Amino acid sequence: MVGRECSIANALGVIGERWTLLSLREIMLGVRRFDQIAYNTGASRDILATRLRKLVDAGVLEKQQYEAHPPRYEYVPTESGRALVPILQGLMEWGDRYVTQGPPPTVWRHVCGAELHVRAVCEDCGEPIRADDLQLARLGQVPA
Amino acid sequence: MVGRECSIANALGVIGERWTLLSLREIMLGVRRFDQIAYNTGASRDILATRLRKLVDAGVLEKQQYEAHPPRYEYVPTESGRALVPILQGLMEWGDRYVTQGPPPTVWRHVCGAELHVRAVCEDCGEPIRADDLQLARLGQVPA
DNA sequence: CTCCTAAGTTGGAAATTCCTACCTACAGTT
DNA sequence: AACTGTAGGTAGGAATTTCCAACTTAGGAG
Repeated sequence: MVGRECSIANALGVIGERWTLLSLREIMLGVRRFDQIAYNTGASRDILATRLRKLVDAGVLEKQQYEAHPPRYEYVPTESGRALVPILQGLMEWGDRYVTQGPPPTVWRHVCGAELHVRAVCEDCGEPIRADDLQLARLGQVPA
Repeated sequence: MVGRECSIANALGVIGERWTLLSLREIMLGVRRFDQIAYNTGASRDILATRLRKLVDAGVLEKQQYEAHPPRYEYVPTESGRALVPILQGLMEWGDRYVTQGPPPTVWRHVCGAELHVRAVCEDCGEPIRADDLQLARLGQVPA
């Protein structure tokens, strides 16, 4: 029930529930209001409210008032939320390649002008990261 | 209930359920047998069996016999499974930075010798990908 | 006054997950 | 032959989560 001490598990504790990443996708697309996020993801409203509250509590999103009368709020990403963009992009490209039938439904362009494809590289040497090029330096433990 | 046509949603349809990414983490760590994956993740055995079967059906894992009498199997990643490594690494580093209290529980080393930190760059220009440097070229539609 | 919008909340039904125990097949030991 | 142990599950019922539709709140528009 506890499992290995691990930052993947900790990350999924914040963003690993159903609808959470899809809601973040909408927010990254610029859709920042409750009703539209609910409609575009397909999440039911009660679950969406719970997820958004959790993301705000975890510091991934901020609730900003965009209208005073009546009070209305929108959800904007914090630094930690923006740091998820490459992960979402990676998931999207993995889905494009291995799951989605037909052409990619969504395509981004980078400021450099090219159609965006993300590549994960080692921060030090700049070489692409491949499964075989890694070795463990320290491993989180599994509680007894 | 349907939501936007989107490869993130499609990807999460395969790897988005609880325990799936943690099981893949164990497999990437080299833990490839049922009992150990169950123990190290904390997943219950029936759910784990369901998840592993789904990953095999989706072509993310392969079941390989490693012993004939009695028949015993282990789960090994396919190409599509290995392609998830940078995503897992990205999730781990996001967790290290924004969620985990204290030092990173797990640390990897790259073949170049450095402690591994992943950086997402544009495949064309090589520049890091930041949330502000993207623009939409095409957007998946939400069914009416 | 009535209707409309945005952002939720509520309550009960439906689906999923969790937990424990059990099963199968075989090996090794006594 | 009878026990004991191991790997990889399956079965059944309880506990938890999710889903859905309707309701609420707070104001604006006609």
